[in-house]
Amino acid sequence: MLDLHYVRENLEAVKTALETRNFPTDLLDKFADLDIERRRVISESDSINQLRNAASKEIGGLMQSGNVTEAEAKKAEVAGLKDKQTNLDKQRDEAENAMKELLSHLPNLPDKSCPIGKDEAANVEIRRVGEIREFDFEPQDHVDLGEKLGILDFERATKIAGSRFAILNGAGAKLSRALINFMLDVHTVEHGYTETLPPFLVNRKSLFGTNQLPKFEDDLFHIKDERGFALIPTAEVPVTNYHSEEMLDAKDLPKYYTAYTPCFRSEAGSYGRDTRGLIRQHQFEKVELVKVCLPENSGEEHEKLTANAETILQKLGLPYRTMVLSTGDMGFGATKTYDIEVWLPSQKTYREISSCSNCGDFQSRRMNMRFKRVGNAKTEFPHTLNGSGLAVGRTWIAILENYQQADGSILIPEVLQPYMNGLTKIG
RNA sequence: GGGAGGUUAGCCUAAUUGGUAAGGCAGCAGUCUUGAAAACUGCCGCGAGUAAUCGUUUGCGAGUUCAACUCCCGCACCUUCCGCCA
Repeated sequence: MLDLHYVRENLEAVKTALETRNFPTDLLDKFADLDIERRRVISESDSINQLRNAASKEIGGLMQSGNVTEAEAKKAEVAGLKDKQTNLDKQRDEAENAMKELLSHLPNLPDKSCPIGKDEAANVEIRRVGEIREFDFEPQDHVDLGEKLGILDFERATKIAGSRFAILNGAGAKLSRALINFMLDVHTVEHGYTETLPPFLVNRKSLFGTNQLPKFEDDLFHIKDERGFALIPTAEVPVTNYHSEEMLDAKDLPKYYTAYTPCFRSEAGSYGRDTRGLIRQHQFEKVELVKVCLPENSGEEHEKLTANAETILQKLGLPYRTMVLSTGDMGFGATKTYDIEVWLPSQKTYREISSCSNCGDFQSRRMNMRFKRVGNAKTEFPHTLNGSGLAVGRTWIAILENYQQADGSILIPEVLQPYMNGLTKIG
C-alpha cells in the first residue's frame, strides 16, 4: 500500500509512475476529492465530539457535587447532538473506507532503475550464464521423456483431480524431493536463511498483507468455510506475514527465511496457455526465499537474493538468463523484479523458473510490520523481498530436458546424486 | 465440543458498586556541562490542522448510558483443564 501522505503530496508523479505500469489513472483522479471529503468529515465529526465530551464532563462534575437537576437539564441539551453524530460517524466510516479501498487497489511504484515499457517485450536481459548443450539427436520434451520412463502420469491425475494436475512416480517423485532438500540445504547452509515450514492455508488478512487481496481473489483456491481460509498461492504469503503486526528491532534485521511449500493457483484466465506438461499446474512445489530488511539495504539484498536463486541453477549445471522486468510486466507489489529463466531444449527458449522481487515498504505497510532503530523514537516500515529459490516443478522439467540421453534416459547432476540415494541415472 | 483465566501505547504496569486512561522503562529534543553522565523541562499510539489545539485509542464488533478499561451480548487470539483426534 502506498503512503497516503506521499500520494497527496506527489499526486502527479504517482500518476506518471503508475501509467508506466499500464495502471488506469482514472482511479487516481478520485483521490483528491476523496482526500478532501475525508478530511472535511473527520474535522466536522471531531468538533461534534468535542461538544459532547465537554458537556459530558460537566454532567460528571454536577453529579458528583449533587446538582442532579442541573445535570438533568444538561443531559437534555446534549440529546440533540446524538443523531447528528451518528450520521457523521457513518459518513466518516464511508470516507475512510473509500480511501482505504482506493489505496489498496493501487500497485507499487516502480524503482527508477526499471526499464519502462508496456509488456514483457520491454524486459531487459542482464546476464546469461551456462552453455547451451548441442544435441546430436532431436531432444524430446519432458512429457514424452517422463511418460516413457513411467515417472510422470497426467492421465490418472486428471482422473482423480482434473486438468492441470500431475502425478510423479518412482524416481520422478524422488527427484522432486531431492530438489527440495538440495535447495533448502544450499539456502540454509551456504546462504544463511532460516528454514521455516508454514501453514498451507492462510486467512484473508494475510492475503491482504501480501497483496493477493483485494485484487486477485480469483487467482486463489478458497475453502468453503466461514473462516475464510485460502490455499497459499506461494509461500511468500505465510512467510512474509510471519512478522505482521509486529514491532521489530533494527538490530535484528535483516531476516532471511526459506520455506518449501506446495503452491495452489486457480489459473483462472489462463485457459489454453501452457496446457501441455508440468509448466502450469494448479498445484506445484516451490522453495521460496523471503527477506525483511532495512529500507536502505533492500537494493543490495535484492541483488543477493537473486544471486542465491541463481546459485541453484549453477550448481545443477542448467543454463539460464536473468531479466529485469519492465514497468509494464511487473507484479502488483513489486518496485523491481528480476526473472530468472532456464533453458528448455524442447522449446528452444528460456522459461521463467524464478521471480525475485523487492517490494519496498508496500507489504510491510499493508501488514503493519514495523521496526525501530536505536536512538530514534519513530517507527519505520522495513522492506520485504521474495523470490523463488526455485520453482521445483520447472527445475524438474529442466533437468529432464537438459540431461536427457539419446536413449531417453536422464543423467542425474552430481550435486543431486546424494539426495537420490546415489542414483546417477533414471532409465 | 465443554469449562476456567486472560488481552491497556515499543515494553512493563495502575485505574473507588461507571466519572472521562495514572505511572515506570526505553527513546527523541532541549537546559545545564569542555564533553559525557546525572538532574530538570517538553515530547514520546493514530488522525485532522501551518500552528495553538482538537479528536481518537484499553484484542475486535455491536449494545446500555450524559459518560464504558469497568456493565450486557457476540467474536478472535493466548494460557490452562476435560473430551476427541494423527
